[in-house]
Amino acid sequence: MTEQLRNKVTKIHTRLLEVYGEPQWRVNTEPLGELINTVLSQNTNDRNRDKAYAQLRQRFPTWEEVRDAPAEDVLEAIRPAGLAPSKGPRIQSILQRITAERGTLGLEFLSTMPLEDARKWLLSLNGVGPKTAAIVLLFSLGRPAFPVDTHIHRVSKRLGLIPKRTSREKAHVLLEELVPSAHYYTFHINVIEHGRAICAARNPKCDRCTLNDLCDYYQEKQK
DNA sequence: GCCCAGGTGGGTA
DNA sequence: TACCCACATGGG
Repeated sequence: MTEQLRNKVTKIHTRLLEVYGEPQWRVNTEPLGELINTVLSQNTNDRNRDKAYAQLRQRFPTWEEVRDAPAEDVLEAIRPAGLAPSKGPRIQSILQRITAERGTLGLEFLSTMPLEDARKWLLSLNGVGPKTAAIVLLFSLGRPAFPVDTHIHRVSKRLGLIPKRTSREKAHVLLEELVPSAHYYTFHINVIEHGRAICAARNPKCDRCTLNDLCDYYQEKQK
């Protein structure tokens, strides 16, 4: 069964590459910046996240300044991202925690830890769940973690890669076993790209979903 | 006005 | 474990 699913993943991966191509590796930042950026991105859109992150960096050029700033000032800077009253204190508490534990503000130490230890450490931070931890590990540290966001979760279920009832947390575990780690990044980016197409396809008027042979939703619609 | 966007944590059964 | 909900902003 698992072997069948792996074959299916390979087929989907290949098809996604045909349709969406090889994504460019996101130019990024040191892991701490990636972490803060990802916290800001939670349950918001890219534009609002970018605006909040830019305002935060402009107002407080160093992480030390963010850490030591009055809570209200941080909150004001990141307001465009939404959920600021939650995200502001979480960001500051993350910075304080790193300072207390490491003496210096950076996450480079995670790159030499065993993967699961690094993941556990990230998950122990308030405001960091499985998705945020995986983003930092994969995008910024180049480690084999597979981030499951709302699109990946929905599309994976729809394509039958994971059972319909699978929680997002469980989906991380299942998909990390199913997808070859060398393809994590490309698969992640392209499934999201496809997920956006499917989102649009939920609108009956939309004809942008081009993966007819892979999309259960689309197939059901054809019947 | 209404809906949604690349989640997380807390509460309940 | 598995769901449910609050949390806030900006753009279509």
